[in-house]
Formats: sequence, C-alpha cells, structure tokens
Amino acid sequence: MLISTRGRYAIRVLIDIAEQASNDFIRLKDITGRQEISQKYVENIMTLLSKNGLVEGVHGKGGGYRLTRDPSEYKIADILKVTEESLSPVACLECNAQPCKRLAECRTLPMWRELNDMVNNFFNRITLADLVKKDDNVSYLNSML
Amino acid sequence: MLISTRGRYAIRVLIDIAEQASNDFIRLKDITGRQEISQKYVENIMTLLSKNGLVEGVHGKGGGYRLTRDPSEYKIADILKVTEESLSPVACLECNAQPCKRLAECRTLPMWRELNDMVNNFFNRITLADLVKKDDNVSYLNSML
DNA sequence: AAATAAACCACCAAGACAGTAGGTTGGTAG
DNA sequence: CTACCAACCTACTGTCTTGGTGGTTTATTT
Repeated sequence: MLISTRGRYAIRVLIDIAEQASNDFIRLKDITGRQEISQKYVENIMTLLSKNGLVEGVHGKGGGYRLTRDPSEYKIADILKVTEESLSPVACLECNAQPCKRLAECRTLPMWRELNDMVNNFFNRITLADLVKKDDNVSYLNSML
Repeated sequence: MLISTRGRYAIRVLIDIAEQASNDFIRLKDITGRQEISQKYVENIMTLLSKNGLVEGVHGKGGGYRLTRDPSEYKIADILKVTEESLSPVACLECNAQPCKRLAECRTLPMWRELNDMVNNFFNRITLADLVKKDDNVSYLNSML
C-alpha cells in the first residue's frame, strides 16, 4: 500500500472544502458528515494539515477550516508529503535511508528510482483544482496526454 | 511503501540465480551469502516462489534452486504478484475490495486508477533478463523511451 | 547410514494503521 | 459575563504487517 487512508482522507477533505466555494470556515462535523468518515480520526489529520499551513482553523462558534490558497496551488504531492511517512516505493529510497553498501552493484536500484520518479511526477502534475467537481472532471487526464 | 523486502529479496534472488547462467541447482546458502541477506528469511520466500512455479527446488546433497524458464519470461509483475499481498496503491483498488458506496461520486478514484495502471504497466514491461548484469544494463530504460 | 539442503511449523518484537476517549484552549453569541 | 462551540492536544487501544529466528521433518545423494 503506497497511500494510507490518512492521505486519502486528507485529499478528500481538502476537495470537500474546495467545493464549498465559499470563503467561510467549514465545520469539520459537516465535512466528515458529507464524506462519511470518522470525525475523531480526521481531527488528527486536520491538525497535521493545519500545522503545515495547508489549512487554516478557527476555534469556537462560526469556526471551522478554510483553505489557505487557491485549489490550483495544492499539488497532490504536497498533501501526501505531509500525511505519508514516505512516498518511496521501496525502503532504500527513503530520505533517512542509510547508504546501501551494495549500491554500486545493485541491479534493481535503477528500476526503483525510475518508478519513484514516475510516481512523484504523477503527483506533482495533479492539483486539487483538477479533482473538484466540474463539467469536465477528467481534465487532468487529458492534460497528461 | 509499495514494495516490501519480501518482493525485493525475491527479485534479487532470482536475478542471482539467473546470473549463475548454469542449469545446476544453486544452494540457497550461496545466494544469500552473495546477496548478504538472511537465509532463514529467504527460505520462506523461496517456498512461496517454489509453490508458484517460479522456481524449482531439490532437497538434499547437490540440491538447491533453479529457474523454471528463461529470465526473459519472468515479468517483474509476475514475481511481485506472488510476494506482495497487493500492488494496489490504495485499499479501494484491491481485488477483495468491498464495492465502495461512494464510488460514483468519488473525486479521487480516477486518479488512483490512473496511478494503478501506470505502476502495473511499469512492472509488466520489465523482465528479469532486463536486470541481469550485462554491458548495457540500462536497456530497459532505453526501451521505454 | 551419514551428510546435506529444502520444506515446514511455530513463534516473536517492533512498528504502522485506524481509530477512540476525554480533556483543554480559544473565539463567538447572547 | 456566561454559555456554547469547535478546534486542538494527549493518551490509549486493538489489529495487522513486516522482518525476522529456531527447531524439526522430509527427501536426495554419496
């Protein structure tokens, strides 16, 4: 599994906020109600998103969450970088990876690197704006051809 | 993490056997010695590979493991299909996935499907023969351009 | 029969995953 | 000022996967 529910929920929540299309603060309860996911669990995720500046939260009555920038400014890669420990397909490509002794002779490393680049490029090309509901909701697929 | 050590070790072991280039049975002890990985752990993996016909094992003196076909006949996808529970990047695309109620309205599913296809195509295009040591050991990269 | 090597079975520690529970802080409305 | 509300924080939990280890059994060759 490359992407955990944490990452997937994060994306869904951000899409949900983006689709409200008002600059008001949206209550978490409403979001998780619409998305049918656990409010308590998503609370943790929102704290993560808030701390990393992807979202802005306001306490108390009339409070909730709001995007900090335009949906087109959210690359999926940016979101996943926050929620996922690592997006590397294999352990040896992780940031904290101890330099493998067999690196020079490794037959498989080029393959993993190629895959890694492919996945990263994929997530760097897609933004929140590509995923929100609209008439042509496969635009990001077209733009890749 | 998309690919566990189980899958990576499996590929490395198969490459190792392929590179011996003799049709003799290769002792696991020699393989894990060269690859510097745990023999005990790889035992489990070999049983898996053997049961799935990727490799042929023979007990006793003079025994060991042997490939059952030409390296070019081993797609990386075939190997990983055996060792990894799932190659799906997300849970909702797994074989045993309960049909998601929100499928029709899901904004993210097309993206996951696209990613899934991309990864599968990647692993279907590469074979063991592409990974064994040779003069031009980036042939599979070139062939993708 | 002895040596050898795969195969089988059972167990284990650490960590990730997907939550849950309950309390605290800070902002708004009346 | 008080009540309310919603984000925020800390801690805990059960389940599963990962990456092993140990010991025994089965099959083959010498």
